[in-house]
Amino acid sequence: MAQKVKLSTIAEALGLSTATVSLALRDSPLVADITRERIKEKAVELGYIYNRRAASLRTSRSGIIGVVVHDIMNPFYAEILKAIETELDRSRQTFILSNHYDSVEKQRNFIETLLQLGGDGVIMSPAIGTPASDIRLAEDNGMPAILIARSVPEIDLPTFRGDDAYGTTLATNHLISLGHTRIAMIGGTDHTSTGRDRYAGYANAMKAAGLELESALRIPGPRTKQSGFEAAVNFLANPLKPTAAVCWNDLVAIGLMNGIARAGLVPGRDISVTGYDDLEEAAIATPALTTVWNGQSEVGRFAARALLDKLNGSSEADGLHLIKPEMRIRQSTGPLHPGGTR
Amino acid sequence: MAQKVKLSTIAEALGLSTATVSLALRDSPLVADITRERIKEKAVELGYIYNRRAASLRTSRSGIIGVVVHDIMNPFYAEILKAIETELDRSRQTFILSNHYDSVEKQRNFIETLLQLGGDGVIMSPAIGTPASDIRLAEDNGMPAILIARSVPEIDLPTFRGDDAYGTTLATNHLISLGHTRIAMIGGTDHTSTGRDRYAGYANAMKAAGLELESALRIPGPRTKQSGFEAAVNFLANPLKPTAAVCWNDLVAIGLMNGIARAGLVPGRDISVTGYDDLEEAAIATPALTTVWNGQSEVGRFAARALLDKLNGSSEADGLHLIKPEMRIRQSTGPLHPGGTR
DNA sequence: GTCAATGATTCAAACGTTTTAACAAAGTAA
DNA sequence: TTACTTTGTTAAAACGTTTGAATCATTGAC
Repeated sequence: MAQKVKLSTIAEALGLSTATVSLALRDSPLVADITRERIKEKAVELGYIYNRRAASLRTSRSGIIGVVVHDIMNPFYAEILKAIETELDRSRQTFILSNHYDSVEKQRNFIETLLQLGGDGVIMSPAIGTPASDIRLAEDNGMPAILIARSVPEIDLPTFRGDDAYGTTLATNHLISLGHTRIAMIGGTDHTSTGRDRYAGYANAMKAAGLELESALRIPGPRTKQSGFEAAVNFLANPLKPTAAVCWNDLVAIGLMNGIARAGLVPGRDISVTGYDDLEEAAIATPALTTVWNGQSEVGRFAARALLDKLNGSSEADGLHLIKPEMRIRQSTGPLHPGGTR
Repeated sequence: MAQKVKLSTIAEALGLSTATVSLALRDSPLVADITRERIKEKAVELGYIYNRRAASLRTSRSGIIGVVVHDIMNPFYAEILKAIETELDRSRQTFILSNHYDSVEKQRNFIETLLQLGGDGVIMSPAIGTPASDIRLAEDNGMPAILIARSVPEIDLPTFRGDDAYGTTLATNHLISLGHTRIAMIGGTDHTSTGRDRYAGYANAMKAAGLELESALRIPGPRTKQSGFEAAVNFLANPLKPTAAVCWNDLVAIGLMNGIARAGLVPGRDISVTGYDDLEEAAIATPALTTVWNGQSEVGRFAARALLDKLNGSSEADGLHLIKPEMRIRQSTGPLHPGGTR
């Protein structure tokens, strides 16, 4: 490797001071146009590489933003992350991604690393059980945080997520409007705020329509295809003979449809199924899945903007911001057959 | 935010010099045990945060490693990235992930950013059309690079990937052994070395079995579910009436199976389909997908180790390292029906 | 012909670490 | 006692940038 090229290398080559070179490269109006030109040419010629660590040491802005979620490979986060990436790219910030796999410890490690690197801010989907102190660690050290997907008790920072209760209400109402009355809810847990909200949305819609809320129709479970697939047995053997299912997410729904098909029934005709998230996969499933678009891209976009705003000292948007979900009606739901298979 | 705590804050609080504090925190044997204890306690008490930028300015080791692939959300990279994460975590390196979406420009931007941040090294799955100069940019500035998944012409760096030609040969031979003769190859492109290798493996197996190599049976395309789904039309309408398909990867295969199912045929009985990669999803697809395990976890692990070795100045492992793939036989392939649906 | 204003450039002090060489104090050997 | 080690600590210079204040020419106004 050749000798490192730095500001002073350029300065010496041109008989100028590093101050001038520094200003010129950042297009300061303080330096004469002709000088700026010469400097920029020289910089390219010598293959100068800006040293951000040195700069940030002086300016205390690193241009680094951290993003930590449960699992970046999880398709649920795909759109959120993509939206964040687009927003941050636009303002030339580098972003560092990390998984916490719902380990509070791994999450704290990440926050500490980010602080060490002088991160300007952090966007996080907090791990289950995140203590308020971990968030304050970031804030107290001058690294503002934005929350997505989940809230943290005692923390009142800008928080963005889909309106889960409203979303499952949409799905349930859709099924009710098709004539279904015995509607199950499949997958998910009551241990997260998301879980409780989604169930509440379903329950409210049922009650509003004057339908019975049967606890046997609630089949909780992991949020995976596998789990949906396995739930099919339970669902089909249910003595209440449900004709429709509101699923926790698209993965569960697709798994359930596979299970139903395996049993010789046709999803969308014999049994109506709704998903949640509107993953890319939903549209190409067989049958194409009726689902609820969760507003992930909006969540990502808003979260990134809120952070950038905060960094620029402008408006605060503390508190919860709910994105309104929308129905995506496809072929996995259909009218109740009066004298149908079941 | 309280006043920033730095080495000198601790030093003053204890009537010591920053030198001693610095050494103590890094467990140098130069400082007395009792002093070290006092220093460490004070550091915790004051909430000291190590400033890596300042340190790296002095040491020129940042502890940052860059990883850039086509699309980190693509499940193909999931296992590779997980393996890299595990390896790098172990040696306390922070890693910065980025997508290049096969844009050479975006990739170069990332390399430049990484250089600016003082990255210690980079692991990359190079974008299609990556010029050798972009790789040299990294190397020439003291940032060693390791390649995964793809090679770059004229570049002889440690490169890790699956043996693609061998893998598609395995898949093709499997179909041939089931009696199929009209076997299509679906998805992918000839613009990458991977693409050419996979096709070569298929072509060689066909020729070795004395089968005709029809160009109409090559249906290239993007490497997504969507693309596989769309290819089904083309595949089913093909005048050569192929009975089996070697797909570029699992995503294409699953998309194709969905498309085949949509047309009323049964994948695994009417049409045999093989995937490639053995994603988690392959095992729970309907029908379960016969595929080729690509050795991704090995690729990630070896690549990370090779980089760490290089950073520690130890052995060089320049050149290509091929991981041997293995067949995973499931239900999406079956014997040719002599008087089958087609 | 002095003074002030303007424009371009530079000085020098930071930013928070690490590290080499030097130093002081105390112990050891003669 | 002196000379030499050993042990623990520190002074000070570096790393490469930014920035407020200072400098130095020019030019214009009176």
